[in-house]
Amino acid sequence: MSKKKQDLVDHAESLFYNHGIHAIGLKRIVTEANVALMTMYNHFESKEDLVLEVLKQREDRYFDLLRSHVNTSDNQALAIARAHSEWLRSSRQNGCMFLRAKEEYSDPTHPINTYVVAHKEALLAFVKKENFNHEDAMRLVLLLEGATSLAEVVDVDEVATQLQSMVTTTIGE
Amino acid sequence: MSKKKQDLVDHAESLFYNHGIHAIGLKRIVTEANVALMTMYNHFESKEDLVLEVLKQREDRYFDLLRSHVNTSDNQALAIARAHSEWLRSSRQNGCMFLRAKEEYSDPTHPINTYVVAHKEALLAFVKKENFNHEDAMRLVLLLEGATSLAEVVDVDEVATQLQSMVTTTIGE
DNA sequence: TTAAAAATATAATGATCGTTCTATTTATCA
DNA sequence: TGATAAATAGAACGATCATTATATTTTTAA
Repeated sequence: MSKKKQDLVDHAESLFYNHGIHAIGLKRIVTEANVALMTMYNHFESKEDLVLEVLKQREDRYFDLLRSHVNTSDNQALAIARAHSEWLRSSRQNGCMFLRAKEEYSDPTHPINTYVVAHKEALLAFVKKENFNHEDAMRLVLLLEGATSLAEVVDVDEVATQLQSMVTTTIGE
Repeated sequence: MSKKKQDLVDHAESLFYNHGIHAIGLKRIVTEANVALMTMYNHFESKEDLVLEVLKQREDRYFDLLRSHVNTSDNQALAIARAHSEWLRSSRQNGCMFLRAKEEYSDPTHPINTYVVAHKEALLAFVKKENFNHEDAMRLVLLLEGATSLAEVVDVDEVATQLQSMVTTTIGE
């Protein structure tokens, strides 16, 4: 991935996350990324294509973070809760970018929509892989999503504390 | 509220919820509501003003639903969970419209942003009023928000079942 | 029936949208 | 150095955006 292309993805992710996809024009992205508009169309077929690349890179970063915590802990539920807390703390509190992308492209046949659904199914599969049954996996993800939302209106550290506490008492080890 | 004005609010709410605020133009709203564009500007100062009215009416409906359940139950936590489940089941699964509006207008000084923050604070206050301490109120709202998000990718009935189960075991009676 | 109010159709504003085209410049590397 | 590739600036496309102006019609009530 060339430096210019990566600059585009990084600035697009930040702007999309802070303001939404429809709210941000390509001109704003290329300007802040110090890239020509034609360079963007040289690297991506369309705005939708850029959105998908943003989601793909964000997904990779999220699962890498989960894996790094799970691999160095013997309490997998708590490890996931701690990783998610770290994820929340590391960015502005503006909700889950994947769900927000899905909400903006609510047509279930749209590539962005199907990508997000697959991402959340991958998250459930990730949890199940750590020896949680279907019900516990659902409950754990519900707690993660709840923390993401609540952190939009309540101090993220307080939310993280409650999340880890609830995960410990709710999810069977 | 005149019939035309109410038609505008109803169609705006549906379109905003399904596609997002920035994604929907006023022309689309007035066309589907069978109202002239100038009639919309006769009733509302701007698109932002229309959005605020949509949120206000939606908030009234939500709290009315919560109250009706709480007033006819002696288990207030479960009553709130059941009311929220009914709320989720009664519409498309596209997340929390309040948080989504806040995410689209992420400037903390924007009227839409401050309205949503006040709404979530009102929700926390509503829960506390039912004899829950600060910590339990936060936990209950975290579960509600988690259910709203999870229902976007998992069958809403299954989510509602887990929500009520988790509330029962998590929130002190 | 008549006066006031509400709603209408249409067009224009200036701005921005995603996308495409052309032509020129810069960077890479043999 | 010279050839190839990457990035650039700038304009144009048709479309849509929120908003305002004008003028006409419809509805409501006295």
